[in-house]
Formats: sequence, C-alpha cells, structure tokens
Amino acid sequence: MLTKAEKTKQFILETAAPLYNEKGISGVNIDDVLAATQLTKGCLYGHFENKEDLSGQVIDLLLKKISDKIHSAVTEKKTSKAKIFAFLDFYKDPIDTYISGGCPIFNTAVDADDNYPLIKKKIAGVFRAGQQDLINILTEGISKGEFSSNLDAPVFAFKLMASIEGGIVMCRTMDTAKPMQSLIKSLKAELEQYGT
Amino acid sequence: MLTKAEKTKQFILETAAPLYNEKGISGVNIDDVLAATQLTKGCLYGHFENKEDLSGQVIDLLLKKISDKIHSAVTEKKTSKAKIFAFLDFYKDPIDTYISGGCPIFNTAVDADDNYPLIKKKIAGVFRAGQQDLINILTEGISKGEFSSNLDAPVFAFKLMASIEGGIVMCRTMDTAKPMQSLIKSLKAELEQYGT
DNA sequence: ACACAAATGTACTAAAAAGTATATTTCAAT
DNA sequence: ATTGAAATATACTTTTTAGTACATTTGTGT
Repeated sequence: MLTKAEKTKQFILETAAPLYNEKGISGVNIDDVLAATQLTKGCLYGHFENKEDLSGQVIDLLLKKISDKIHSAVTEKKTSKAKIFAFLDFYKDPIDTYISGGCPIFNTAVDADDNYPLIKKKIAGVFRAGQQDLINILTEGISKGEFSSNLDAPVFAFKLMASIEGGIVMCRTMDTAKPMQSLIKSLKAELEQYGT
Repeated sequence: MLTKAEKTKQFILETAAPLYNEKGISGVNIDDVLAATQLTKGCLYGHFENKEDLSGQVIDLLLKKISDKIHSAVTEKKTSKAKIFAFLDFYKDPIDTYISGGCPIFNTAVDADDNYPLIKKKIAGVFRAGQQDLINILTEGISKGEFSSNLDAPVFAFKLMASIEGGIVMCRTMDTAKPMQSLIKSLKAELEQYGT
C-alpha cells in the first residue's frame, strides 16, 4: 500500500502536471503549485528538494503519461495500418488534449530547447523512441505485405510525427480543430497510396 | 534620419529578439536584456514602460522579421512550384535559424498558448496569413495548369506549415538537420504528384 | 490507547527580479 | 562655444518568488 507521503507526492506531481504543460517550466512558480494543490510550503519542500527537483519530476511524469497512453492506443490495434491510424486519431482533438495544454512532448521540447539541456536530452529520447515505434510498425507492414516496399519508413514516420505536432500547435493557436481532421485524413490517404 | 533615441530603442529590440526567441517570454528577465545590450535600467525604462511593453514590442519585431524574410524568399520566385519550394527551403537548416533559437512564430505560439491571449491572437493572424499566402500560390498554380485541380490547396498548405514547424522542433531537439532534408524532399515529391 | 516518527502548517528569511528617483552625460539647435 | 532638452547611468525601493526553521498535527506499529 502507498504510504501517505507517497500519495501526497504523487498528488502534487499529478496536480502540477497540467500547470507545467500550460505555463512551461519557467512560467510555473511554487505558489501556483501550492494554490493548485491547496498545500503549504512545508509540505511541498518535504517532498521535493527545490523547484528544479519538482520540475524535473513533473516533466518525467508528463512524458511518461503521454508516452504510455499513445503506446497503449497503438498496440491494441492489430494491423499496421490500424496502428498508424490509431496514432493519428490519438491527436484528433488538439484543443481538448489528454493533458490540458496540448502535447507535453512538444511543449516541453520547445521549452527545453536552449534552456534545459538535460530535459532536452530526455525529449530527444522520447522523439527517437516514438519514431522508432512508428518505423517498426511500418516496416512490419511492409514485410507482411500491407504496404509497398517503396514506403520509406523512417522518413514517413518523421513526417507523421512532425506534421501532427505542428498541426496541434497551429490548431490550438487558431482555436479550431478542423484543420487537424483534414491533416489526419491527408496523412491517412498518403499512407494508403502505399497500400497493396 | 533616425534620432539617437530611436536608434537605441531599435537596438534594444534587435538585441532582445534572439533572447526572447531562445528563452521564451517568461524566461527572459530585464537583467538578461541589460546584460545583452550593455545598457542600464534608466535607459531601458526610458524607452519602454515596463517589461510587458518591451515583450510585446520584441515579439512584434520577431514576427515581422520572419514574416518579411519568408515573404521575400517566396515572392522572388516565378512559378508556383518554385515559390512553394522556396518556402520549404527557407527552413532547410533548423539548427542554425534565421533568428537564433528556431522559428519565432512557432516558439511564440507554444509560449503564448494558455498564457498570453493577446500575443496568441497575433500568432493566429500570422498563421492564417501564412496559410493564405500558400493557398494563393497553390490556387494560382492550379489555375495556370501547373498543378492538377485534385490538389486541395487549404489542406496541403496547412500540411506544409504544420510538418515544417513540427520538423524544426524535432530536429532541434534531436540536434540533427538530416530528417528535415528528407521531410522537405518528401513534401516536394508530394506536391509533384499533382504536377501536370 | 500510547508513543514516536512522519507529514504538514505557520511564520519567517533570503534572493531575485521589477521598477523608480534623481544625478549626470550627451546631443543638437542657436 | 553655450544652453536646454533628451538620453543614459547610478543608486536606490518595492515586489515577487524561493527557501527554511520550527511548531503542530496526523498516521501507524506496539
């Protein structure tokens, strides 16, 4: 069973997560976290050494949550095509996102670039892992005859991720989900061109 | 002729611009700007009311600079295809960007979302204008017979922007320009499918 | 139920950042 | 060259944010 302290710590992390996703690392301050959790400084600093410690653990949680969620959405499908489609559909609503504030991977990537080299490295790992997952799915699809071998898996995997992530930010800024639907359709159609 | 004060103000804005692009609005503090410009508070506050005023004007400059630069890179080409290619090539080096720190439009978009509604609106305008520019180019290409009328201009324009912007962030995070080259090639090939 | 440790709250200090008052310097018109 | 206004520097105050010391409360094994 989880001890009270462990529960509290987890609660702080979970509560701070959307805050960090919305405001960015340097945009969040301790008082924001205290207000959101309704806890006090003594309590917070009992669980985290300092702000940097808190930030690091919140980012880790954010990245883990979204990665797991995507991974499970994808792996529950059977065919390669269905898996790729599931990945795309995961992002179909860029306004009301899994964690409030957009895609944490991308938000943190922009935030960490030039500022937090350690976190930047983590995100790079997440990007690489994500791309590799997609490459594996596409490659398997090719070897099973689902897709033509003309499909360049690494390039298409990158294109999928880049356009989805870019699309989310654009849609959020313009306050509309519509272009995202069209984008996803277009990417699906692009993949189907390689269908056999 | 520019008065001394106008020159100084411009100098502050130009010097602060890359700082803002790298660190984000809430990541920059006045002392950073003073250090970069080698000026003093008295001078800075002589030209700007407060930090918000400075931030607003810096962001405006960033957006104007990049928009102008892209616009001129595109309009100097003659055919629609060459224009689109010029747009893509503009972003071919995501590491060493026009203004240090990546694409200011995108960086600011992520930064402003959830935090600075006013700036968010400005970026939305920039996105819309950019998309419209691309749509016009594509539509003209269709009417002139350069591209098939099967090409869905708004969707493809959005796809171009989204994937480019997403690609920049991914490349910067992973510290490699290569995927960007492949992405651009792929987008060019995609457009050429509609060639007549 | 008790005791002790773990967890949390309160009230503070320290540090960092923003902003201001005023002195000094520099520029540009006479 | 002189003078007044504009521009800039210096030295401060204020505000905000991070962090700490210690008192109080709460949970848990005996």
